[in-house]
Amino acid sequence: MADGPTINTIAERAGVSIASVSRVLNGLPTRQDTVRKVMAAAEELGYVRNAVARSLKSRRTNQVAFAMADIGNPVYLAMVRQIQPVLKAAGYRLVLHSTDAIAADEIDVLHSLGERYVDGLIMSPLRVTGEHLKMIAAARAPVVIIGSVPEGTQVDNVRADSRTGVKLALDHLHALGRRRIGLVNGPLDTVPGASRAAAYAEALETLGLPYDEDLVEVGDFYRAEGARAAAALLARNPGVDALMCANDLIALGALDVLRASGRRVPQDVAVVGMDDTDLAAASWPSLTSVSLGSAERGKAAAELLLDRLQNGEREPRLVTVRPRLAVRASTSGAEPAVTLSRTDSNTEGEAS
Amino acid sequence: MADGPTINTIAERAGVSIASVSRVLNGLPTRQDTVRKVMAAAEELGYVRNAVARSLKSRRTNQVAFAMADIGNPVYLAMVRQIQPVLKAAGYRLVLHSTDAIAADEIDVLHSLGERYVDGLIMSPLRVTGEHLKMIAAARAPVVIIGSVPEGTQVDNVRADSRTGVKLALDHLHALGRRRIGLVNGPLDTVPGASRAAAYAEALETLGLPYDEDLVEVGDFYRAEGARAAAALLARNPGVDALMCANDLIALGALDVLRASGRRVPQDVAVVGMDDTDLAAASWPSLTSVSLGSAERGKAAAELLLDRLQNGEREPRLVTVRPRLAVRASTSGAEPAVTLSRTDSNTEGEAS
DNA sequence: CCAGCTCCGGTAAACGTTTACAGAAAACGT
DNA sequence: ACGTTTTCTGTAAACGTTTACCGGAGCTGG
Repeated sequence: MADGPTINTIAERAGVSIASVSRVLNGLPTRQDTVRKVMAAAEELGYVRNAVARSLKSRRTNQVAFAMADIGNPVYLAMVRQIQPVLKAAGYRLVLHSTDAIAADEIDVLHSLGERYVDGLIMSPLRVTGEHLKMIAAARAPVVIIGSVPEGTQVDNVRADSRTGVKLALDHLHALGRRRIGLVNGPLDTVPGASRAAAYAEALETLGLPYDEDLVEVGDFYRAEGARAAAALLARNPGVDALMCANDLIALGALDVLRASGRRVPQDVAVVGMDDTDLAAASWPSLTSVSLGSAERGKAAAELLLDRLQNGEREPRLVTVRPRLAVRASTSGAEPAVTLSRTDSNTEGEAS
Repeated sequence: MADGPTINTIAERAGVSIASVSRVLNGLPTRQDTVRKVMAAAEELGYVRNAVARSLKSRRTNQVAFAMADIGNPVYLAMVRQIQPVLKAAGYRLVLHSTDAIAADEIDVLHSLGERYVDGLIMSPLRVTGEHLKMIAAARAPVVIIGSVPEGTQVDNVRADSRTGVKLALDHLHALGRRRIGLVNGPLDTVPGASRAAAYAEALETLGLPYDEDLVEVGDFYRAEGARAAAALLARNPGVDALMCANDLIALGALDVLRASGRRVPQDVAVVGMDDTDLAAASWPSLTSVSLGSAERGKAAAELLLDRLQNGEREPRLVTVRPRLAVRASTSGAEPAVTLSRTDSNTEGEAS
């Protein structure tokens, strides 16, 4: 781990100036003779260009950061999975930040952009405060936000459309003849919680179904909390024939409870999850789930950022990803064929 | 996004030299008066220290890389989940590399260590070639390898013990009275595939059960392949009463097939997975799985690396993580209580 | 044989920090 | 008041690149 060779070492060894070395290494026009000498010296010395020095001079780090609430979350994971290859193909490295859903941490990430250790940032904040907006406006590097920001915010933005997503799910349930559709939601003070509550009410209205607040239970976005909330809802309202769950984990919790209470899914109660994570396909019965396009959002965000890194000053863009409904056994009753596409599993080599 | 202020800007504004500015910013002893002036100027200008320049001078980047085969893999994911907070607490950023299980890409990562864009690397190679070993020996920054390396390799190393893991599973199945235990494995030319095959044979011998090659089927580490392999094994060998699967995805595929063929799990056939990923708890019936301690391995690797970054020259260490058996319904038949610990789910906020 | 070109390569400055060194200023003792 | 010690600050070099600029070498044409 001794100090590696620099262009100076090479220059000496090859008997040329460091400028020539740099030129050769960067493929700038140079006499063949010089090229050979430099290449030979570089080869012998095992030279590798120092990325830090290069970044200092060039003012580019070839790194991009992605800040999410929690790496453990399958939703963000799906995003990373898409972001990484896009960036890699363009020659960027990915720096990961897990903010643990703490607003202060997010602000911190935004602030540290000033350190210029990355060329740009993709961020998916849990909620967007005034402080966020101020920092985004003042950011010293391009930022792409995944998630809603107030109208008129000058920033590249990728959104899901959970309103339409919920509507898709409720239409589906309605078409299956379900009329007492409960909502098991997460906290109302989060962006997703709030928007799903609103979308639920709206969709019911469109369908001509009455809004009954007994059919709504607020828990949190975890399996255990989902189970608790679903149990409470069922106890209060035994006649419910479908459960719309604000995410897949909640839905898994609901499945646990329904199973324990001896109800059949979907015959007695149909269940719909949200986010369409890997877990939805793995559960039994497999879970019908609204995909809000985490993967597409990640990809779109990465592409927006790359474009911005090349184009500097263009108008901020807004990309909205269309939701899809992945129908599975928890509503339709029919299990999909056993053969699954390879893409929803992935390499599972594991070193021992 | 105009050029930000540098210590020169501050020095000018505060009427002191850049050396003083640097000292104040680094908390070195300085006259109170000077401190005040510098702080005021820095504040007014919204100064943020340039990480690249600092790195160049200090020869430290405060970044660490983690190279894995595939971010989509729950096993690596569990590692990232542990590595990230450890590094973060120590003031390091995490740079992610997904090598897509391509050896050349892994070599590339090792090579790029010479660029010094990170202070160290944690790598979990799918298989370890001579080229790997050469690069590791020549690496210009500390490396920690997750996975087996040949005896005597001078490198910090964290290993799982899949031999004991398989033994745990087979003992468990044997204790439940199962005698015709099949193995659904992944490719034999991968480290995990090979070691699991060997461990299976060994465990059978210890238990006094005959090794029957009809009971072994090789597929790949995906759900669909797992299903195919399990189907082949069952067709050839209808009397099998337990399936040891080389990972959880294979096990899920096996569950699909068993269900489709009308066999009850675990009454007719017990199933054990491996890696104990989130999917194991989510599936139905929930999957008994051998945990090879991905989380612990990640944590151990991060800690080894940090220690090495501080201690420079100490002897390489080997940490072996003990496997555990997570018994669930696919062998015991009893579903766990509905309430799950919060830790196996995680925040699922999601911006829309 | 020389003006005018082109082509190369070297010198040096710059990117934004940190830090060794030395000199200035302040504090102290006698 | 002076030497000595202590504390502080400024100058300049260094980290390893890239690149603007300039001068020298080699050609061409007249």
